[in-house]
Amino acid sequence: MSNIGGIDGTTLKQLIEKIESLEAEKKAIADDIKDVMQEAKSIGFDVKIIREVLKLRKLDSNDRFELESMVDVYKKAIGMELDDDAEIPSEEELENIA
Amino acid sequence: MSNIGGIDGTTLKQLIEKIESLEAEKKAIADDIKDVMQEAKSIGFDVKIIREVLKLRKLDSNDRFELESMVDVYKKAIGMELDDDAEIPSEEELENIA
Amino acid sequence: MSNIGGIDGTTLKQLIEKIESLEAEKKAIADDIKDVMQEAKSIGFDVKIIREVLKLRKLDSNDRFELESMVDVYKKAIGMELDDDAEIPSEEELENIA
Amino acid sequence: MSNIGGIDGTTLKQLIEKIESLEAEKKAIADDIKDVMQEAKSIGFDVKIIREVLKLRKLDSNDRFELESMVDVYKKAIGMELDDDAEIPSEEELENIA
DNA sequence: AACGTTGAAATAGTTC
DNA sequence: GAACTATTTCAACGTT
Repeated sequence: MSNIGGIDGTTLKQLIEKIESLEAEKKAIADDIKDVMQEAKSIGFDVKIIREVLKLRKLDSNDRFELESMVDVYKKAIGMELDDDAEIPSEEELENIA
Repeated sequence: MSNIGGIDGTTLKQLIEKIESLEAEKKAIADDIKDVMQEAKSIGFDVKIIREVLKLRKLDSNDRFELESMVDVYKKAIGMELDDDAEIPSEEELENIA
Repeated sequence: MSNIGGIDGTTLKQLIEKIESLEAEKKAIADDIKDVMQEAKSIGFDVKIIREVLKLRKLDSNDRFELESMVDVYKKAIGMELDDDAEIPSEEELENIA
Repeated sequence: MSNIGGIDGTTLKQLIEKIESLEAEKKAIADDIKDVMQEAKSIGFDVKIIREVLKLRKLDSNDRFELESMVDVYKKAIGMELDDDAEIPSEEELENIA
């Protein structure tokens, strides 16, 4: 029986091989994604922009909006413009704190 | 002279110690940041919101706006609402591609 | 037909949704891997060690060997002692693992 | 006075800008580290190996020892051969490194 | 206080 | 070979 150094080697090996199998699947899907990106590129789309859009869609879907109202409160408090009209704020008030 | 296995050990050691020294400085600053966060918290601010605000400010400052117009074009093309009024779009058109 | 700003929105949307679908699959598998890790942990295995073993298995022995021997060369060059003095220790403290 | 929505905006802004300033310092140091790595590389050192050596130096010998021995135990348990058969090889192929 | 969750940092891989 | 992206790893934080 495969018990070496107090370790159940049979079980350990099964777990490891299971993980490796899953990682192989994961890699296959990652490759598929690459293929789709490549296809998009070959058609003439800009993959960098696509990635950006994907990122934005993910941000939207994440229940990230729970925070939003408090974030807005803080932004207002420090004088950050909201959303669209946002521009780099003047760094005029850079006194030290500590 | 410190040349072992074809390696100039003296130079290597200097480089390594230089890096370790820089990493120590970096860590010190990271600790300072933690302190400021802690101070903010003790005053009553919500550090999670602060982190979020910092993230937004970083997004704004990164010359990320070069992409923005193209991103908007793509978003429009796929029917994503822009900015504020953005809501989760209907997934009605989920035909397969490949 | 969905052509806005010179972009074929229909095709673009299909590509994006295809990618999102693949990413969802990928995430599902990543979660499965987490589950297996969790299971291993609950049985008493050390997930950190398992990760290390997985890493070793990924490297073919040649690469692994090269890496390790070069590390030793560098360590010697800067005067770090080799692990030799750390021979395989008594396995006395391996009772309650599995 | 800058009190909006019950938030002391002045203080908040000071805190945030202090953090941003510290993060800028941190980034500068990270860049310095990159420079040193680059320098090492240009001289002929292998940065991957250097990183490995840095990692080893960070671990006190006890921790390092424990980790490695446990890895060996797991490898034995699943029937992976130990590195022993990979003894320190001839240093014949270390000419043109530095 | 340990656990899981989360976000940041390091590292590895890929592309240009 | 340099820059960027993605993955993985590590540490902090809140939670139970």
